[in-house]
Amino acid sequence: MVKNGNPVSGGVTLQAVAEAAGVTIATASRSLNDAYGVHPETKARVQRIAEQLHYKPNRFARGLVTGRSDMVGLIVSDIRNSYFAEVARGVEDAALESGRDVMLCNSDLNAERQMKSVNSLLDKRAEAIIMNSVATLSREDQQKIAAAGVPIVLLNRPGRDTTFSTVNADNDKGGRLAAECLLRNGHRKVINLTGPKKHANLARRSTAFIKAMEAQRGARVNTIHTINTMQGGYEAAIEIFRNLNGETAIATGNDAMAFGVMRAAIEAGVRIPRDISLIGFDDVELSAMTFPPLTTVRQPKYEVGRAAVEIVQQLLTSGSKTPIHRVVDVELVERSSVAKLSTR
Amino acid sequence: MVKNGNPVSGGVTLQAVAEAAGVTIATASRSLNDAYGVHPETKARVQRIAEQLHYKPNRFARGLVTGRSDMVGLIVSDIRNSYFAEVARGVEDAALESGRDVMLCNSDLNAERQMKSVNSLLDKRAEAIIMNSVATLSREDQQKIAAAGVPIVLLNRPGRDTTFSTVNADNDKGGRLAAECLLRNGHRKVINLTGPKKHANLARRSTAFIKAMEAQRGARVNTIHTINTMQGGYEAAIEIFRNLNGETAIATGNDAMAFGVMRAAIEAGVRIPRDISLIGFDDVELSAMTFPPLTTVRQPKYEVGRAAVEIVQQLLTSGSKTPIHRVVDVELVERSSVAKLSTR
DNA sequence: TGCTTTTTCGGAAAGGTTTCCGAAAAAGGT
DNA sequence: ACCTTTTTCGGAAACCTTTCCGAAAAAGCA
Repeated sequence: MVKNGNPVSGGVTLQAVAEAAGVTIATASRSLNDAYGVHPETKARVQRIAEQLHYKPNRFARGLVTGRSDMVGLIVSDIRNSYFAEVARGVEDAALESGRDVMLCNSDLNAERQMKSVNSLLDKRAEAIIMNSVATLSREDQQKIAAAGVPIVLLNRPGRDTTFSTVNADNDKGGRLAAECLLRNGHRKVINLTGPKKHANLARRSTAFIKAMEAQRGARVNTIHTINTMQGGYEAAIEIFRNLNGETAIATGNDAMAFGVMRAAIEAGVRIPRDISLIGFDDVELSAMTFPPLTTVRQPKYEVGRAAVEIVQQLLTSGSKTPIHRVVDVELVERSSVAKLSTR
Repeated sequence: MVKNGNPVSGGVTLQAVAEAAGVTIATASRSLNDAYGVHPETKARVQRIAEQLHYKPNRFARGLVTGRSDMVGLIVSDIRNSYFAEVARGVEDAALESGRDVMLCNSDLNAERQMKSVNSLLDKRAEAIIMNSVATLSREDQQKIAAAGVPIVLLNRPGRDTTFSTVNADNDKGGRLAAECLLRNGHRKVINLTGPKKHANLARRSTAFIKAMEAQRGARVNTIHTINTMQGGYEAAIEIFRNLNGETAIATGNDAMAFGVMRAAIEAGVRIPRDISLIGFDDVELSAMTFPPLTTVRQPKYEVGRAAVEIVQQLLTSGSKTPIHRVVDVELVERSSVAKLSTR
């Protein structure tokens, strides 16, 4: 089954470079890890020889003694979701900088598959696990994960979990930003189209939006709950356009719903932003490519990924077990879907 | 630095289950790997005890002797590209089924970063590497990769490489499908908007398209080369609309270019498909969401990913070194951007 | 020069599996 | 009952590192 020479390693061993350098594997190891207590000259010599011989340490052997794998796990519900693709890229870049590789798993928000992934990652000694959500998991599964002893950081979970680290976008600020944008453009009577009440992120955006709007005298916001998808936005918007009553703008809880509103608008013959303004939340890839391009609150997905591994890094170097929470900044990106309200 | 008890493993060792079962680690190992030569009864007993003790083999130790890591590497230019996200999902699903995890790397088509990823994956004993492209790499880097001894499968490389396995979409059929669609709808004088000549995939689509079109008597195709991006399509389309000369349809080499055409059409006041029909190639996520939804040739991205790991599986079990090539089927998805040409 | 401190390096253990080889035990055959 | 074959299992080597401990060598100091 094995081709030639070195059965498994397929490579030159530490033993070989030690011999070539005329030292023992102990000092060879120390030289290459450039540890204290080896003469600069011999260290240099060993390193040079290792280079020449194309020596690569066997990670299995190293892992066996150090316990480190130089890998982190990333579990997302579906990498095809552009949000997670963006996050994943952030994770990968940051991980690379800290010399680690990332193992990617998709969970589909399915508890069984997720636990399978977690176990596999733990098996392979992932040094930390960054995961999408833990909401679908049973209490005992969650405890099992917490007990695994590796840092866990949760993406996009609002509030401060007591056992897991988290990184989340600043929903409060985002909601406020959306409101201020509308206000600044003269809108006073607006619709707040949001998702199911139990969706914590959407809920926070919504309440922050309402609060900021109603801080303005005479402003009125009518909030409507629907499914937080394009389809949900579409269906809700059909109703909305049918019963329009002086509202001049719609703010949605995410961009997907905004796209649904756009489609409904085209079909209903209402023009955005001429007849009604529209502002979303997320700034997904599509948002810049719609017609008109969507004004929205940008959620820094890439930075969320980076932040997650920064937390991992901190936890790993400090050895601390107490979770770290980070909220990353959001920003308004103004495109063409909200117009200044002409004074009438 | 270490918390408690078991320094690195953090788990129960094979030794422990062996003792508990009253056998040596040798038979314990055989029992758990359910190898030949152990009495069914003791095998069952060992397995039961291992279960009770929550025994998990130490992958480092196992890897050290077997050389296997149960991981495959995936290198894409950028996971944020929805094409690769889709492929990645296919890879992940198929890998999971074969009991492997996938390590994800982004290369940005940058030779240095790509080699860094390759080396890291090789270090960690990835059993195979599935990668986007190898075109940016120098000859010697390519040889180095080939010499690594693990199966390499290239995504989306047309033609049969002699040293690497490949999986690719059926560009010929795709080009033909596009042509037949246009022909079926009565189009005879059409524009073929494709990318740079050296882009092999686009070139094949283009020639297949032309060939199929011109098989029809009286059909005429005018092919134009541009940059294979949305921007390229946009700019080319501006020119096209300015000099329209009886053409009733545009076929693009990919969807991105088609989107550029759409934008140019809106600005130029030409209506799709009323004034001119449009057909793309790829079927990215956006294609279903444009207005009008784009008729296009669907490239099965997910299946490409699956096919890649199927090749890996074959290569790994057979131990063969000769590359395997797979071309995956494409299909026409008809939406609303091509209209039947009314007989005049 | 003689003694103490520091630097440098080798020996060896430890980490947890898998697997080869041989011995003991069981089974089979006459 | 004896010999041969097969089954079952234990001993031990091998996989390759890192790191602890101690010894030798060098350096520092009086």
